[in-house]
Amino acid sequence: MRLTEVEAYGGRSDPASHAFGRRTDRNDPMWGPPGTLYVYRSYGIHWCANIVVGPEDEPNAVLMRGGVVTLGLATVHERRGRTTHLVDGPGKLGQALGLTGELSGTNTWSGPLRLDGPLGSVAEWEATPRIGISKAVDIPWRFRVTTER
DNA sequence: CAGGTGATTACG
DNA sequence: GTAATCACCTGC
Repeated sequence: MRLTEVEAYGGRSDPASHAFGRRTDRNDPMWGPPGTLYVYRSYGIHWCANIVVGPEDEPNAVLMRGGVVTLGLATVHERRGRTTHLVDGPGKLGQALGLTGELSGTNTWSGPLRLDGPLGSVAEWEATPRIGISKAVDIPWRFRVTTER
């Protein structure tokens, strides 16, 4: 899969971040080294995944919000139980990847879920406010590729 | 467009 | 212990 939509969550100074304020059992992976996966359960049903990006011991992460499926389309169809709207939202993306809580804290270079493959360059993108949050709504830290969907 | 869903966190 | 919150999805 190629990611086309992400959101940044900037650690303790960002009121919308899960790492704002307190370090807990759930958000502990956000303090890990870059590449660490932080998986959480949203609204009791959806698995959503972040990738830690900042230096170790600083909770910065990027939420994967959307993408285009480039590999294993049949598997995604099966896991999602539909053939449309496959990965256009964090929970759907999580289901498409087969996320479980076991993956939280694993590393995306060496763990069971990997982010390898070349980093493509992006021609056109835009920054907009983040979706579905109630704090720091004015910070435009949602990044979306505008040339493909 | 509206309703459901349950883990996680805060509070007493 | 209980209650409020929540980075959402699906079917109408």
